Parts: sequence; structure tokens; C-alpha cells
Amino acid sequence: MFCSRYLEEHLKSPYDNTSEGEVIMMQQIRETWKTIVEQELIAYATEKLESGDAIREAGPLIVQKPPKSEMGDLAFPLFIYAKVLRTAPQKIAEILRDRLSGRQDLPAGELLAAGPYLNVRVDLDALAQQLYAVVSKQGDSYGTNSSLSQKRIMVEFSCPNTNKPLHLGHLRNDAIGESVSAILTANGAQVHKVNLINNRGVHICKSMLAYQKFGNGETPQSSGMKGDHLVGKYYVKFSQWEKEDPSATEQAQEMLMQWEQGNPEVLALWKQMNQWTLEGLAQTYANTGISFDAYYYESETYMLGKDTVMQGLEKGVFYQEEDGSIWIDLTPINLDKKVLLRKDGTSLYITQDIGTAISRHADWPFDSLIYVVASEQMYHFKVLFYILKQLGYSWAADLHHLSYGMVNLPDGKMKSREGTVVDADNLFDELTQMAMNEIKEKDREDEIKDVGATSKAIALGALNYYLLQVNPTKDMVFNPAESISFNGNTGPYLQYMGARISSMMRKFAAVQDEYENILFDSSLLALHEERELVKLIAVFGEAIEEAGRNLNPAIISSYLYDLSRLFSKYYHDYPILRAETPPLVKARVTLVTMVLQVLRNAYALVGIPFLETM
RNA sequence: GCGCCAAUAGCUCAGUUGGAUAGAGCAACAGCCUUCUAAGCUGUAGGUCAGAGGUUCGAGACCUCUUUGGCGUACCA
Repeated sequence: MFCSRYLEEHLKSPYDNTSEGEVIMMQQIRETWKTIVEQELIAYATEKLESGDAIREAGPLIVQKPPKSEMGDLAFPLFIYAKVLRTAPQKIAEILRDRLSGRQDLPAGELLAAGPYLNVRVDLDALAQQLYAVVSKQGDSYGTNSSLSQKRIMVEFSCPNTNKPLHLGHLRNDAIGESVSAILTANGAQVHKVNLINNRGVHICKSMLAYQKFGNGETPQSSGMKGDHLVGKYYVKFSQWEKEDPSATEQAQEMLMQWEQGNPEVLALWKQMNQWTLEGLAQTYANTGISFDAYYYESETYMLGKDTVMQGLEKGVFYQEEDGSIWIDLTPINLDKKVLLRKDGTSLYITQDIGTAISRHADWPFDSLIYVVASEQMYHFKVLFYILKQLGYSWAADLHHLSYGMVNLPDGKMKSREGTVVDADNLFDELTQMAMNEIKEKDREDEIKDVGATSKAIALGALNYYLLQVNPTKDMVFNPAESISFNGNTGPYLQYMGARISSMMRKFAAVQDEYENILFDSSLLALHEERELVKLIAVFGEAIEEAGRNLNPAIISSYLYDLSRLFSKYYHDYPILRAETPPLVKARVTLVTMVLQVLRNAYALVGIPFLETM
């Protein structure tokens, strides 16, 4: 995928410029051991072959994680050195283990020859102690890094049409856009979130025309409908009418021309209906936690697009057909040709996108602009980027399409004509209602201060997690029955962990004084689950870095799930507040506090609201 | 036709970028609430990683072909 490769180029290794206080500890431990093993390997080869070159030629030493924690924390596969050393990898592992075991200058840890691997069980006491210092100092910023700190990244997402309400596909777009923005910010980038309102074009005229014919002056107030739903009703009406009257499409095309020519009546209707839709959309955004730093409107950028196309024609980048339409030849990139301006002079989707890109770079010069747009539009962006490049904009190379897959239903694609589109507002309301029922069923109403707000937060967590569990590039199936389940690998499961820890912390606060003078002793955290928790906490920053590099929020989702599941088991099996001794209580509470902090930080990256109680 | 993308348990998805016995959730079955929130925990069962070749010490991952599905190839957006 070219956009991840792009970011990789622009992403210095986060470990090159690790500043003080910004510590990625597990990485350091890994690097330290890697250097040690590598040196020993070369030393051994030098003794045996009189040179260590063969080792370097065979390939770099790789560090991995053993499949099971009993096997240690780090693994060095030695297969690739077998040939040059003329020794079985099992034997190399043993030799290295024995040689290294004799050294006194190594960090604490245990060496294991595990078949063809040399494994290391690292000393986690020191790590846990250091983690505690770092997590409590950094708090909400724990896990962030500065790998993109010099970068200004604009992220475009959502981009609704003003002729209908948002549906499930938009929700995926919004969730990805918002999450990717948060992840890039956590990697230190300066992020500018922009929306583009598709408020002009023949499809907009369709709902206007139908309203004009059948609307009878209906308004959101008079009908009690949310503005976007009202406008959407007439868009649907148009397609019905279109079937009966073949001239409908022509009439819509005619209206578009009127609109571009500034017909006052058409403009007034357009403004009115746009406003209704935008008010409705604003509500949906507010519910789903979506926000933007800037809005762009097609109606304001299409003229620039038209002008640019005309200039391109003069410069000879484009050409004109006899009927007056303007085209670009795409044979240099193995495509056919593309129309940029209709024969009647009205602009197209791509025309305005040219204008929008140019005005954006002028408004907020970026190092990178990421378009979060469905994969169906890969061709569109390929062409758009090529056009801008041909027009001579140097920043055209910094444009990237984060193409995400479609959201399908179990029985196939969503089709508006067949009424199988999942409406965003309805879905959200349904989820909220489900959450509320759940709260009542569990008899939690007395504990929860604001049941309404909590229900919404649970609905939002469920929705965002459902949408962000899947790698954005892949198509996904939205199963309504499954999406409203709050058990298992779901947003509420994750929220529940945060709520239970919070509850525990409230109880601990009452007795905190008794533990004031007990120091955190990480050596007491010797359980398997405790070691694993420490390691996971330590590796959070790497998950953020990886999610940023791949523009993939699912990496955070799956990190969150791993952490939650591990914690859940730990919490189920071992007492925390009622641990055997006060120092052990202190140690476990400290660990759990770190888990909570990481949960909160991770929630924020994938749009899961944190709940103190649920 | 051409181009792009995908195929992993009955279903929905992971799979550390080529390493050890392919993992979760849902659904099914069997257990666990006088104990820090049972939106939880444990166990059982479930796999020819679409198929065939190839590269490699080593392939679910890389290459080729085949099959199946999706998307695109609009003077729609």
C-alpha cells in the first residue's frame, strides 16, 4: 500500500531522536540484548573462521517474541548463520548461551537455548520500576512519541453529500479519520482535520427538484424530522419519480446549470436545504464524537477548479474536444482519458477536487495530505494526483489516498434503492437504547449518575470499536445482531475493564493513607500475568508507532483487547486490594494504576469513551 | 475485456511484515456469583490457511498459474 510506504519514508525511526523522558523501554532492552548477541556471534565467528564478515553477510540478527512466555521474552533465531558457521542452529544457540553465561558485564536476565533459538528472559523488576516512574510522570501522554514532530499532516475525512443523512459507510469513514488523526498526533505530528461538504452537483439538485415538486413547503419543524433525514426523504422520492418520468434526470441537469449561473430561486432553495442537512449532520457528528479543524465546501472550491482546468488547457496539459468538453490524456499512466469539464461547462467531482486541493495547500501548507476515502475511488485519486502533478504542483507527491474497504451486510451490499442502508442515527439510537436496557437489567441505575450519557458512551464505544477492529483496507461485514452484542470482543468489554479498575481505585482511595509509606516494590510482581502486563504496558508506545506507520487503528484496537483480556484474567484470579500483605497490595495497585492509564490513553486513540462507572 | 483488491474455524476477524504446536470473539456444549462490578472467568469441540506449482534451512505470509468473490474502468459522486 503506497501510503504506508510513504509515511515510512517520512518517518524517522522513533528511536533515533528519543528525547529524555520519552522512553520506550522494551525497545531499549531489545536493542541492548541484540547488540550483545550480535557481538558474541561475531566474536565466535572470528575465532572459528578468522573473520566475522560471514555473519554480517548472512544477514542481520533478528529479534522476535517467543510464542510462549515460558520460553522467555526475547528470541533470536539462528537459522541463517548455520551455513556460514557450518554448525546446526541448535548448536549455535548452545554455544552462544554458554559463552554469554560466562560474561559478567551483561544486564540481568537469563539465557536459554531453545532449539534453534537463543532466548532471553529479561529482568522485569527494573523495567517495572522504571515504567512506574515514566507512566506516572507522563500520564495521558504516556505512549506518545515525536517521530512525526516536524510533520504537518492534513487529514480529510467524512465528506458527506448534502442530499441525505449519514449511513454506516460514513461512520466507518469518520471513525477511521478521527482515529488516524489521533494516532498521528500521538506520533507527534501536527494534524489538521478537514471535511469537504459535497454540496453541489447533480445529485444535490435531485433532492431539490423533488422537494420543489412534492415538498409542499415541508420543513424540519413542520415535519418533526431531523433536517438531513427530511432532505434524504426527497432524494429517495426523486429516484421513484425518475422511474416514472424519464425527463427527471434532464431536469436535474438543467437545474445544476441554473445553479451554476446563479438563478436566485434555485440558490435560495439550495441554501435552505443545505442548511437543513448541515444542521442534521452536526448533530450526528456531536453524537459520534467527530470534529474538524476546517470545513471546505465544494460550492466554494469548484470555481477555482474550473479556472485551474482552463489554465491547464492554455498550458497544453489538457485538451478540448469539438463539443467543448475538456479532457486529460492518461495514456502516460496506462489509463485512458478523463473528462474534466462537461461540454455545457459545468464542473464535475474531479474538477472541484482539483480546486479544493489547491486552496487547501494555500490555506495550510502541509507535508502530507491524507484522503480517507472508500476504495471504490482509487481510480479517482490516481487520476487526481496525476493531474495535480502535471499542473506542476510540487506538493502533488505528498497526497495520499487512505483507501478503506466497503461495509457490507451479511446478505450483501448496502443498497439505498432496496432500503438496506443502515442509517447512522438510527443505529446509534438503537445501540444507545440497548445499552440503557442493559444497565437497567443489571440494576446499575443507582450506581451510575447519568444513565443517558453513559448509555451513549457505551453505544459509541461499541460502534467505534466494531468499526476499528478491522484493518481499514479490508472490506468488512456489519452484522446488526453481532454489533449490538456487548459481550466478548466488543467496545463495552474494554470499557468495562476501565470501569472496574476505576471502581477499585475509589475503594483504594479510602484506605490510601495506610499505604502512604510503603514503597512500590516491583520484585513482588512475580506472577506470570504480572510479568505479561508489565511487558504489554512497556510496549504501548510501539503499538502507537506501528499504528501510525501503517495508518491502521486496528493495531491499537487489538492491543487494547490483549491488554484487557490479560487484565481481566489477572483480576479474576488474584486479589488486588485484598492481597496477602500490604506491600503486595501496594505493588498490585501500582500495576493496576498503570494498566488504567494505558487503557485510557488507548481508548482515546480509537474513540472509546472512558467510563468511571458502567 | 483490461486494471486494482481480497480468500484463514459454521460466522466475524487477528496473525508481530519469512520463524517455534495458526490465535481470538460469536454461535454450540460443560462449569464458576455469601469474595475488589458475571458487560466477567474457565474448559470442550471446531483448520488440507480456496487449489496447484515454485523460491527457502523454514511459507498462512513471497512469486506464477487456476478458481471464486468484490470494486473500478461515467460528461455520477
